[in-house]
Amino acid sequence: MSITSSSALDSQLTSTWGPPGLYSDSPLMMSGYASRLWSHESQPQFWSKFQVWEWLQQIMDIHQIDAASIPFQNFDIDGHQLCSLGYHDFIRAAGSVGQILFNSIMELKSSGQYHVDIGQLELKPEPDSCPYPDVGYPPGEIYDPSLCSLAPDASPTPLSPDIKRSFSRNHPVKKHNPRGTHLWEFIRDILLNPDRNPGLIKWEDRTEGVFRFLKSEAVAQLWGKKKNNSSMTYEKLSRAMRYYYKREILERVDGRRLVYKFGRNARGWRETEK
DNA sequence: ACCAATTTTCCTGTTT
DNA sequence: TAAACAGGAAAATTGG
Repeated sequence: MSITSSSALDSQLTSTWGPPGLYSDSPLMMSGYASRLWSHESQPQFWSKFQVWEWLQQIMDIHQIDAASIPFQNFDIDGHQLCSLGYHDFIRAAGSVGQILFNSIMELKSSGQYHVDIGQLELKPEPDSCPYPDVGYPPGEIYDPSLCSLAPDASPTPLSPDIKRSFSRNHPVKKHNPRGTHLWEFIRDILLNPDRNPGLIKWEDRTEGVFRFLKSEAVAQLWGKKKNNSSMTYEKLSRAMRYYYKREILERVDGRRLVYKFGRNARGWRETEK
């Protein structure tokens, strides 16, 4: 089957995300880079301070953020302490970058496997093209107020020792993490980067987790690009979305076309993650 | 090489 | 009528 490469969609994607195939070689980058750094790692709650520091470096690297833009001394903590931090703690400690760090650590905690935001690794933007909605921020443009509506002042402040909270040790362990970034996470990350999301998906009800596809085929193309599958369509993407209902990653929203809602098993989309 | 999770692909039928 | 929605069935991918 051939993809629907209508000139409109094509030019939209091209002008917005850069030429097709731009990232086709990126997965290799990840297998070398990430696996070399992290192959022996297990779970973040058992990291040493040094490992936390390594993780920070890694994330900053991936997102091409100047390491000087966040106070590393705020993260002079071990993995257990790191895992006990909430969303606000990350925002306090690292400003808008805290969002990225929070997402990363949530990913690691829930997966039980060691894959640092593989999707974001894969989608390293070209310097002269617009970045993907779910990738790093260009240097000098790190602060994005819309990402931190709960932290109007995103300037990092030192963490007090009392930020440590009790952290349940009974995490659900997931055995499989086939592709690192799943479809629902991809969708979520687009929603979490409104400035890098040129009207592809929009929140309908932010607190309830209801959202709507505005450009369904464009999102499908983007998803396909990420998976190196140029024949992805909304038809097929939506089938995968429907499988999420049973797993309660998504809830049904009937009667409203292109509208979905995050379910109880979807993590990391809330403004305030408990 | 096998296993399992997660899509991807295809399809038929229904709804908006 | 076109675009979405619904799911069943089966193939394909991929990390373990």
